[in-house]
Amino acid sequence: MKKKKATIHDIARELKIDPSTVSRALSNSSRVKQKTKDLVDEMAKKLGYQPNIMASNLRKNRSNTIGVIVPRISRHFFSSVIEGIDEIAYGKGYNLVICQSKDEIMREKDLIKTLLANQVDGVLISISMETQSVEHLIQLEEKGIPMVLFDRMHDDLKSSKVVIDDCDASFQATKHLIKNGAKSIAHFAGPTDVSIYSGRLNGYRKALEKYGLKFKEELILTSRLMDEDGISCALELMKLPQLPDAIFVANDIAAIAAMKLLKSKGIRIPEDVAIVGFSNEPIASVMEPSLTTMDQPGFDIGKEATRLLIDHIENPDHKLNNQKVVIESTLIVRESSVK
Amino acid sequence: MKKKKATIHDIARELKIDPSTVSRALSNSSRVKQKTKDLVDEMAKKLGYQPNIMASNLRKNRSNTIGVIVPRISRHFFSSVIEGIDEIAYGKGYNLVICQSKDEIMREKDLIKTLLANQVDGVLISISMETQSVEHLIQLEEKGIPMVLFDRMHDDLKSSKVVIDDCDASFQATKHLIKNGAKSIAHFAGPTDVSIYSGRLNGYRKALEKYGLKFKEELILTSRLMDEDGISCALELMKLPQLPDAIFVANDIAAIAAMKLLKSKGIRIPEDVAIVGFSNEPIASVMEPSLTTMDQPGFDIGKEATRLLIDHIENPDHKLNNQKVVIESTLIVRESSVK
DNA sequence: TTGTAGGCGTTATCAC
DNA sequence: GTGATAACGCCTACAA
Repeated sequence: MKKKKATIHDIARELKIDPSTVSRALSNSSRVKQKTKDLVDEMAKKLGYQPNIMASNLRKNRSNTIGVIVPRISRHFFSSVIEGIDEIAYGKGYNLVICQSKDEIMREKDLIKTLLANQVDGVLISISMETQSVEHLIQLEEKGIPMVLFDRMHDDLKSSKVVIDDCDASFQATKHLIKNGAKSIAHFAGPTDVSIYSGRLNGYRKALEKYGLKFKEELILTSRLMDEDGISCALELMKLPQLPDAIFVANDIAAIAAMKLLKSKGIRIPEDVAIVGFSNEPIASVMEPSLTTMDQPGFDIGKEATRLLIDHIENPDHKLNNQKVVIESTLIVRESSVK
Repeated sequence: MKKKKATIHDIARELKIDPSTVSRALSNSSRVKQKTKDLVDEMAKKLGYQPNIMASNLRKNRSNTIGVIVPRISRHFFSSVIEGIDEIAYGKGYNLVICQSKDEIMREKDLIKTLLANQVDGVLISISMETQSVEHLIQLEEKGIPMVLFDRMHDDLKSSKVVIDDCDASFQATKHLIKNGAKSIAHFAGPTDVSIYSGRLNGYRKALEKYGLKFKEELILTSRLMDEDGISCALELMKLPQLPDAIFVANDIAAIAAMKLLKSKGIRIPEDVAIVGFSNEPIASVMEPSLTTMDQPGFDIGKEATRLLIDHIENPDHKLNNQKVVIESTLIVRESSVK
């Protein structure tokens, strides 16, 4: 049943011409007679010919493949990014090899090795949380393999990056709360050694300043922003002599957990406390009340990162490295913040 | 900066031995002296040697790559499936080329062609909704390329399949409602020409029968199970002289829409009407009350499909085709169904 | 416009 | 144990 695949040699033999002519005909070279092309095409169809891309790539020393490494494919943000990547890559004829690091540095290193061995033309990566040293990535850069980072960054890497402006986004979010009458805004912050979270804290501060609200240390609660953190931060808040009238939470997970807790304590949202989250997870729209949040446009980030990467791949001479593209994120206003 | 990669020839030259010996040493052949191996390994490291898998694959006529086609990467179910696929594939040393058909038949055909050209060792696919004729897939089968279908099926294909038992799952769901005191259970069904939905309807009927409830035509509302369908079906239900005391909905999307509508009409869930959905979308746990639903274990489906596929790839002689693996799905009991 | 020849990096099969 | 050689399928100077 498994008949072996036809090659250009088979076509050539049938047509009594040379394989090189077939090769040229198939790649539509201008230096081959139309009639020959027609004959070749016909025979190719007849024999069910499929080009062997591996052979072609070996010869041309490229793979037409982009390697993608994300912490987890099934996280909504990352799967949207992948859709964006696919959108551009498919159009430009690139294949995608997609891998997940599971946020483990060992696995990330291993994946880089595999991608290297597979001669990928470029790499798109959101580095793992465990990644402190980035030698394995510097190695990539040194081999001249273009790389674009998105979402998670590392300062030691010179590659291009695609990010959102966390500071500005948080400024917008906080401003929105103020414009809706908030006088005392708490902030649930993430680990401040992670750049995105320090950015978010900054934006919050700037908004307070600009609109004349006092920054109060006791209203800043720092955690890893998991479910349970949202709950404990909310409990913490309730111990204050005076409950703030708004909270800006640095991600949706913690925001939703906090919301649930506050509701269970009889606190009304948004009447007593207005809440804004960050990321626009799908669940944000389902909550009751629905959660106002900053959109983190994974699809656009993926598209932009891929455009950049393909640019680097196809113009290796351009000194395009070290670019930083900032994707705009917009506030999705829902019920949780509007009194 | 872009120094060209080292090859086994470079190692051989440095060591003044033959490339073939290097090749054998690197693949740890038993017929090469340990000392030589050590020398080779050392030199490989020194030169920063990375094997060129494309060349190796060309020679060995395989790609160590599995092609994956899903309608949309960002749909939660599919991204969980992909995680399952990755779990197994990574362990067995296979690469993944992941593509999305966007539920378009044209794109699906094109992707199959690309995968074929890339010499993938096998294909995992959930066929697009538009796919009526499956000639492009039959072509794959004829070329002897193993394929495993999951989720969405087509009767003309002989390949192995991985599915859940929709009938049994629905039986369990309905039984659960009955055991919790439901006497009159409505069913929001999907298009009954789609196999999964007719299966779900069947399971519902069987449970009614087994536990002595009457099947009533007017309690079956058929739709495409989108948001708006959930709403209109719920409204339909409210026109009945007597509201049923439970609903089994064939997916979570419609279940949640219906729940929201009923709540807005002052109907209490689960006290007045108990609800069970199907699929265990992430939002199901966030709803208030949280939604009881059948888990559709994408991760396990992906793992099993991949195991099967790799089995087929590595044992082409086994006549393993035509297998049908049924993955067990379990009921996730939450608040919406327990009075 | 077409054919010839050589090579991309690896490995299988000889022979020594 | 190791070396020589050919081949995987394709592409591309160069020659004709």
